[in-house]
Amino acid sequence: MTAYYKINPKFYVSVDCIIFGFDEGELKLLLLKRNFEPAKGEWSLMGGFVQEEESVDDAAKRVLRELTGLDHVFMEQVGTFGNTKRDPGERVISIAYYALINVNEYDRKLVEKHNAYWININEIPELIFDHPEMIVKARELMKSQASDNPIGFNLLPELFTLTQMQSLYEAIYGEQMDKRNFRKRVATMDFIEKTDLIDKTNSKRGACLYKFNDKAYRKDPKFKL
Amino acid sequence: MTAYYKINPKFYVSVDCIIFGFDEGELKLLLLKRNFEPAKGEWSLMGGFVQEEESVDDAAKRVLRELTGLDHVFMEQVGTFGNTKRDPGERVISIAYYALINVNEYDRKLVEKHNAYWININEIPELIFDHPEMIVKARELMKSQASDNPIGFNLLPELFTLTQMQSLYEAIYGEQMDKRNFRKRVATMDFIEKTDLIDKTNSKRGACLYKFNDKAYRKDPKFKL
DNA sequence: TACAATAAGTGTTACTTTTACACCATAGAA
DNA sequence: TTCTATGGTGTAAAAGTAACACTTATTGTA
Repeated sequence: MTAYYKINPKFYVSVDCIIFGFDEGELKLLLLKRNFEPAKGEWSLMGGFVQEEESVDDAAKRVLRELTGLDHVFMEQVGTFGNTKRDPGERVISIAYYALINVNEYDRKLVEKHNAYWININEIPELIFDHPEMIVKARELMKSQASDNPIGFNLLPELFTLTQMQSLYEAIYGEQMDKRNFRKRVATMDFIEKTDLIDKTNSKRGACLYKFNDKAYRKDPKFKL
Repeated sequence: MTAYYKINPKFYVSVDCIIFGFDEGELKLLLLKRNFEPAKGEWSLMGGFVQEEESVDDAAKRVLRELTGLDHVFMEQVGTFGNTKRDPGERVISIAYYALINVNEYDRKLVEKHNAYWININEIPELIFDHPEMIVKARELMKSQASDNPIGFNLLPELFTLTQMQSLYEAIYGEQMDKRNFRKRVATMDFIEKTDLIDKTNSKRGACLYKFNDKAYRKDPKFKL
C-alpha cells in the first residue's frame, strides 16, 4: 500500500514571496540583496523551504513573517515553478505567492537583517533563477485581482486620501486615470467612507481622509476600478 | 553549499488533471472510478507523481496523455494544494491543471482501461481528497479565462455551428444567453469564419458551419464573450 | 494684507456598450 | 400541403464609460 508512494521520487519544495508595498506614490517590491549562500550578493525574492509539518500556504506565511514580522497579511498563490533546472544547485520546486503589505507596519530591524530593500516595480534589478518570471506573473495576477476586489486597501494606510488611492491604482495599472471619473466611481462604493479628518501633509488646503469599511463591503461586495 | 539544501525535507509531488470536454450540449469532466489502490472503487481525478527528470508541467502533460492518448492539449495550471493531511496515506503536494479536450479525439481504449467516464459538470460524484476543491477552482479559472481568450474552441470540433458554440458558452457560464446578441458579438470577431458547409444533424434546414482561425486571431487578439 | 502657489474638489455631455425583445426562413417528415 | 423544429435576423432603450476645465481652500511670501 505505501509501496504505491515509495516508487516515486521526492523533491525539495520551496516558497517565494513577491511582496508589494506602496510608498511615496510608487508601487514597490521588497527584494533581498542576498547576504547568504547560495548566490550571495545577487538579488532575489524572499524564499524558504517547506517543512515537514507545515502546509505550503503556512510556509509562505512563515517566510513572509521571517522577513517582515507581519502576520495575517493578504497573500495569494501565484503559481508553481517546476522546471528541472530552475535552481542550478539542486532540483527545487517552488510555489510563488504575492503579498500586499502596508509599508508603515513592517519590522525594519528584520528587513535590515535580511538585507532587503524596497525597489520600485519599474526598476527591478537582475534577479536569480526564474524570479523575474514569478514577478511578472504576480504582477499580472495582482493587477487583475485588484481590479475587482478591494485588495488594494492592504497597501494603503488605515486612513487615506482619494489622491493617494488614485495614485495607488495608477501605479497598479501603470496608467493615468481621470480624477473626476475616479472619484465618481469611489463615491458609488458605500464601503469607502469619508471621515471628518483632514490630511495636510500634501497640500495647504488639506484633503479629506477616507477609510475602507470591510463589514460594509461584505454586505454588498461589488468593487470595480 | 549543498548543505543549504540538505537540511530540508523532501516531498512527493503529484499532478492532478481536471479534464473538460463538451458533448451533447453539456460540459463534462473525465473522472476515474479507480480500479487501483489507494482508494480503489472511489471517484477521483486522473493524477500521477512528478518524476526526477521531468518538469511539473511535463508531468501534467504525461498524465493527461496516459489517460487520453492526446498530446499538445491546452492545459493551464490551477494551483498547488499543499495541506499536510490532504492525502491520508502519505504527505503529497499536488499541483492541479485543467485541460480542454475535443471529445472526438481521445483514445477510447485508454480511457476504458483506466475506468474513466465523462461526467456532467453539474453531477460530479463524491471524490477523494481535496479533488472537489480542485474542480471548483479549475472551473472558476476556466470560466474566467474562457471569457477573454478563445480557449473554448479547444472544446469544439474543428467545424461547429453557432448554436453549438452558444450552448458551449452557456454551459461554461452556467447561464442562458440571448441568441441575437451572441451572434452579433461573434460577427465582430473576424477570426470566427463562416465556411460554406452546412450541418444538418440537428435541423432539417441545416446550420452554417464555422471555424476558428488562429492565425487571424493572433493578428488582432481580442476576444470577449 | 494681498497675492502667488499648490493640491483638492466638483458636473455635464457625447459616445460606446449592453440589454431586451419577436418574427420569418428553410427543409424534412407526416 | 401542412406541420414541426431549428436557424437566422435588426432595432431601440438603457446603462456605462470617457472626455473635458474651472473653482476652492489654505499657506507662505512679497
